[in-house]
Amino acid sequence: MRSAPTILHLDMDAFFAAVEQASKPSLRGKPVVVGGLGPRGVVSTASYEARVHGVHSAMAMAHARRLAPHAAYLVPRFGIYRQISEIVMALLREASPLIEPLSVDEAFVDLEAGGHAGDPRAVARGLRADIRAATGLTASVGLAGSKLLAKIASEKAKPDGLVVVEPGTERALLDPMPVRTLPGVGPATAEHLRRAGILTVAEISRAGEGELVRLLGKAHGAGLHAMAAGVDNRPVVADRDVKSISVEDTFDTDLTDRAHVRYEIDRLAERCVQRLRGAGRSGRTVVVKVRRYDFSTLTRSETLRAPTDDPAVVRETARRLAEAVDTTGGVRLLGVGVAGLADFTQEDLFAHAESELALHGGSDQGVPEPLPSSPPPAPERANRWLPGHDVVHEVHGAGWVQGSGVGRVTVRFEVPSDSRPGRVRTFPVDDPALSRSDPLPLAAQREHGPPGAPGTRHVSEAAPDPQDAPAARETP
DNA sequence: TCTGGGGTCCTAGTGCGT
DNA sequence: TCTGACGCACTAGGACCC
Repeated sequence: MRSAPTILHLDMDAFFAAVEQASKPSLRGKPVVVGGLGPRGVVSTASYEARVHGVHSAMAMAHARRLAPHAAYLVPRFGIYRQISEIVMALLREASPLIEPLSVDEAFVDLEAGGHAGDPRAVARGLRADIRAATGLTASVGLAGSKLLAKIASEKAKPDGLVVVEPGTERALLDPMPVRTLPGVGPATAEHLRRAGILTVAEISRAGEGELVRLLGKAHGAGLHAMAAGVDNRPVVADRDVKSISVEDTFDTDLTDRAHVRYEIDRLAERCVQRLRGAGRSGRTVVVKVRRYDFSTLTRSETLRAPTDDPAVVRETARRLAEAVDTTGGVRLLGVGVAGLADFTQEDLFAHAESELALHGGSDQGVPEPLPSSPPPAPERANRWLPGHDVVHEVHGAGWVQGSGVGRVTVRFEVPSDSRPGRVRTFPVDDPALSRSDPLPLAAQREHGPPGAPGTRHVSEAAPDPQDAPAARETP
């Protein structure tokens, strides 16, 4: 176990909600909830103002609305989140070449790999300051000798803080924590452990590896026992390879008609192949996922003789797999995925065409078959004006959709650089002067430009250096 | 309260070739 | 020829993460 605190974990604070507040001056300091707005939507991120009311990630939107009826409810704008994420990741790469992004708002950095002679604390402070300057957003950072402890530390640092786990203090930090603190312990494992009388990390250590393996199986049990002792040798790994690509949809109301199920499977297969091709990949295993009315989830998969990125092959395979599932009672979710990914090459195409000919007796591969001749009318779920979306009006300029309904859409005209909330106006939904637009850059983005561009600030190691207490929280 | 979407990893069962 | 052991590939489900 490496003990010097050279592994850094960075987590943007309430990322989606924070971006929305930075983009929309009228929402600053107000409760904001980002997530799916349909009847079956869940919360992706809640701002800290919304969390005060008990709203949190993964909660049903309907529940969130009851807890915080006055919050702003917005759909996610992944485009701008990715833009901001690229700025943050570029700043991390300046600190060290070895970074492992975990998601759009989170990453590990191995500072030792960067050959940094400077104090890791100074690097961490510099990074937080630079991220704030470049994006206007806050990040929390944990510094420790392992990924496990760095992640726990950044969680303790939230919001907008820095926590360093000093060598020798690991057990004191871990021991009293609930088992759920450890990665890999979710509701099911926690319940397993609870039934065995194990509630804290210290109790995992005390139970011994043999007991953990008996309770949870070999890999999970042994891994958890090591983590509870603070042993975590997982390296920071850059450029993890994607292993599967999938798309799925939850329907506002359950599908009960088999023709409709088939129609949706076709659409999902098309979308999946688009993403597969976009990534320049092909895959051998087609997977269909069906969540039934009672939330029971089934998967069916079929491995082809060669990788494919042919929409007709994926569609036909997915159809066949879906047909074999009992959907009596209704379907709330359908998914189509491709696994066993290979790099897309011309050779793959030929190999796959030949093998498919051999397999199916020579259908016209590569020529997409038409969708079912009598597709059931798909319910119109694509609302043109979703709350949070960026719009522009020919007369009033740039703004965002605050709400819509009964033939009207309400728009707030404000831009990220405004210091005060903008004015609100309502239009007919088909007003030709109103159209969707791209997100505007955040105010800080404008000042500092894209990563690497002139004006981008560099990681500063000359930050003030108050003494950090072991595992002490440091806030600005 | 009633549960999204996109992933990864692990385990167990099964079929098959040697 | 039959049988069991073994390894491997595949399939399905579950748990977990953000």
